[in-house]
Amino acid sequence: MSMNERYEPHSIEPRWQGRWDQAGAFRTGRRAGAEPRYVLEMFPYPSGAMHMGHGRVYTIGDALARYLRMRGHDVLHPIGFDALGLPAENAAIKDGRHPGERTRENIVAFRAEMKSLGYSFDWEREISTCDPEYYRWNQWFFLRMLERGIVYRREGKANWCTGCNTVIANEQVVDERCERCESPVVEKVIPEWAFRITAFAQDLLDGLDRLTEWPERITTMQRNWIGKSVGAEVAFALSPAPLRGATEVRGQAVPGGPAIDVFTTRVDTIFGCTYVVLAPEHPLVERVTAPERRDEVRAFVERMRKTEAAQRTGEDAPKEGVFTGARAVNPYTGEEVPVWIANFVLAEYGTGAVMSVPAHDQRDFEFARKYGLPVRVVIQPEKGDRLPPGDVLSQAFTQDGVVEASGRFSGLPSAKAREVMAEEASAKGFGKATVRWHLRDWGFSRQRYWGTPIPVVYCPTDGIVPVPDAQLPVVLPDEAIITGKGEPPLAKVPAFVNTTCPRCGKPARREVETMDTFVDSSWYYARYLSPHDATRPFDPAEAKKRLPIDVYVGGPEHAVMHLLYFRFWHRVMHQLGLVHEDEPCKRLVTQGIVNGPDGRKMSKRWGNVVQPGPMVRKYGADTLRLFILFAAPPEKDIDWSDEQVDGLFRFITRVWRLFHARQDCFAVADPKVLAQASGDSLELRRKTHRTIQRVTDGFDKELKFNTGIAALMELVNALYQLEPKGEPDRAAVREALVAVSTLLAPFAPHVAEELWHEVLGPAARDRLLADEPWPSFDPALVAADTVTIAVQVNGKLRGEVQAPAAAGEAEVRALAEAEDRVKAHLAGKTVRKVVFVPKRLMNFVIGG
RNA sequence: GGGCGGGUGGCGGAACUGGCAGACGCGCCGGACUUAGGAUCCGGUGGAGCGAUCCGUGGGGGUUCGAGUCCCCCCUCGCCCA
Repeated sequence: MSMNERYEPHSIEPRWQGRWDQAGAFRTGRRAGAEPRYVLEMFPYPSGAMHMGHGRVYTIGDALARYLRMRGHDVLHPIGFDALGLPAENAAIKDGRHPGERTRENIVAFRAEMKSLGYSFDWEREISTCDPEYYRWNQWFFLRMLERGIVYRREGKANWCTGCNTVIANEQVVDERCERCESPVVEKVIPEWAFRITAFAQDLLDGLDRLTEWPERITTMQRNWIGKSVGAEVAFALSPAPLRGATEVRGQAVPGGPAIDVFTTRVDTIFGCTYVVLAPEHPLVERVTAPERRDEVRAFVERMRKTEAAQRTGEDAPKEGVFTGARAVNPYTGEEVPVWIANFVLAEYGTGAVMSVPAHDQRDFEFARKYGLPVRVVIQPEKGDRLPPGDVLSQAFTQDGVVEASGRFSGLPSAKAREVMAEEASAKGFGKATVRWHLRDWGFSRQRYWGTPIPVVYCPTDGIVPVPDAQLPVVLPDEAIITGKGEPPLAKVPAFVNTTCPRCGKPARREVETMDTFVDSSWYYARYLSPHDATRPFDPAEAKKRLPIDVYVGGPEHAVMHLLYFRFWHRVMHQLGLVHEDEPCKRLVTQGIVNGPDGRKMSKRWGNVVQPGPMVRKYGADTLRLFILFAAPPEKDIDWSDEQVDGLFRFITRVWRLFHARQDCFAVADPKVLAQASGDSLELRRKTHRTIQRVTDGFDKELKFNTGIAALMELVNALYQLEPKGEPDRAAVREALVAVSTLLAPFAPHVAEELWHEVLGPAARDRLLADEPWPSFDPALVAADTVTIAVQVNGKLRGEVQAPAAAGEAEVRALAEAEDRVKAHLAGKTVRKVVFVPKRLMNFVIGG
């Protein structure tokens, strides 16, 4: 029997896919007792066909999963579909088809493409979030969170997308537009359901410190998004008290009468406060404005109302404001300062009022100079020159320093002063230390159809009544009419809406809103643990065994939404006793984008879209996989390159031909014969073992496949150079061929199986390479016995010498000095110093 | 403006804790085989120079026997946040 001379991916790939499938090679739990590993890639939203981005994530994750399996682990490598969501519904509005129907078709196509790429998923664990058996557990979690007060109903300002006709999350608003459809987003007051994620803010922040295997930029983005700022609230009493005054601010009674509450992170600078600024929308503006300034103030407020927040507060936007005629008292100094309103203060942030310290805040400084307000220095740098007086200061000094001209606080360092001053405010009742967060609660009601129904009922007598667990799932009815306009689609399905109150049994109406699809993706990784469990979301015993996720691969665009909700949800599950610790994932890998051949983002607009499907049909899956992995390390963006892909196809062909040409080496030799290898064949053996080391390092040290594949190419090149002559040569070649096919298995698994079986022959008939142990290298062969040592004279390369690896300085020096070029450069000079780095380099330092 | 990444041949990218810059691939050049070559194999390929040699990792300084790598200043591109 002799092997086919030609590499034909289309005949070998389906065959191995079938064999793996038949053997259940990728099923989790096959290896009793093996150490578990969980490799997960972010599951796809099945819109249309698979694109190259999907090809990249799954290829990266698959290489790792296959490697870990060969390392003997019991690997969980599941896949599913993030199948609910707006795009499917929007498409349905356009062409009148049911989103479920379209989604199911897309899933069929996706699954087929993923299979054709040879991904080693455990398909028996596949899930779809649109399956009632999945989303019933969304509802179950909702009810548990409702019981614990983590879910609540609120009346709030919401971001309303005018295109999607629904509320969207803060994180989905980009430049006042909807991230998905780019329609303008407006604010609307609406009752909605929210998750109290802010209750977990501190914990989510603290957890970041433990995520040492997450990319720093992701943890930094999360830290910024959570946005903790520690500061103080201080009340500035109005003076004189306005006639029609309020005695409370924001619902809080203010001791001593009407006051402006300001929030500041720099209370240590408060003795330098020379004015106070209200947001134009601040509720006190009307009340404090002096009658003679009313027209001017109203005009300004009106103008600001029409300007977008981003424009108003932009760094380069001009600072603008007007004096209200009112005055407020600094509670620390008793001093009266003017009250202004200005464009750069927003009602939503903090208390909607700030104290202005022009000497120590750049924005306040610019404003003060423009309107001729005083500048007073109260902080001096800890080292370096003292700041000049306020009237000649050229810009604000915004760093911490030492407090001065601040009465009893003078001389304290900023940090200490903040602490002491906040304590005093609290003791005297005019303020307190506070913490503010950028993170907001997660409003998750959607006025749309294609999502999880929220399991509550509105009863005229009992109010909001949760649907009992026994009645779950609340199934999404098929017959909704989806128009994308007006009322939520579920409101128009009487059979769904009309129900009875679970408490009193009288007629009641179901909630017609659905959940944000980020709910689905917040815990899907746990459902994979026991996807067919009909009694609970997942098996906690499995969770104990397999969580947290060892490696999670996905795009960095999910840094603040999905990955934050995912961490939040895990904490909730922790509180529910379902998981044993509070972080869902140890290591996160964020993969770069696959751009078009022109270096631009792939898009129909540029006509530069390349899809995995056609590429698999043209070159086979192995070539596509190798291209993706060889082009660059996972985190970097790559450009599609037809030439480069051709090159990788050529590489596989070259490997194939090599095996074909060396069939005479396939017979197993006695291990003693292999040990006899010398000269070129010993060099080949060294190369083989070094290749094993280099490929292995690509998995264990940093996740980097390009260098490992390069090492394999080098080994193949070396094999072409050696024409085997005797038995020891053939044994060394066989060892290398087995290594090449085995090491190729995570990257190009089909051709690897094929070639490995060719070499091993009948001995491997019932085995699969995917199941074989990963090769180990012989350290003695990896360590070189002779090395090339670079010889420099004054740091410039003048020659190189071969020396035994163990050679000492004297021995190497003798060899080096015998080199002609070195000799020439040393002639007539005095050697002042010799630097010797064993196994690497010798440098002669010579003088004039 | 702030935070985080990057800038290395014609291109994608290598280079362990400072130690021969450019591994590997693409492209290009040459050769062999061939009716043919857009297949395959072999060789070459940072720049300048006939040469010894010199210059080279965005730019400028510095530390060091030695810097892509460490320090300071600057330019520039990308992402995120304002």
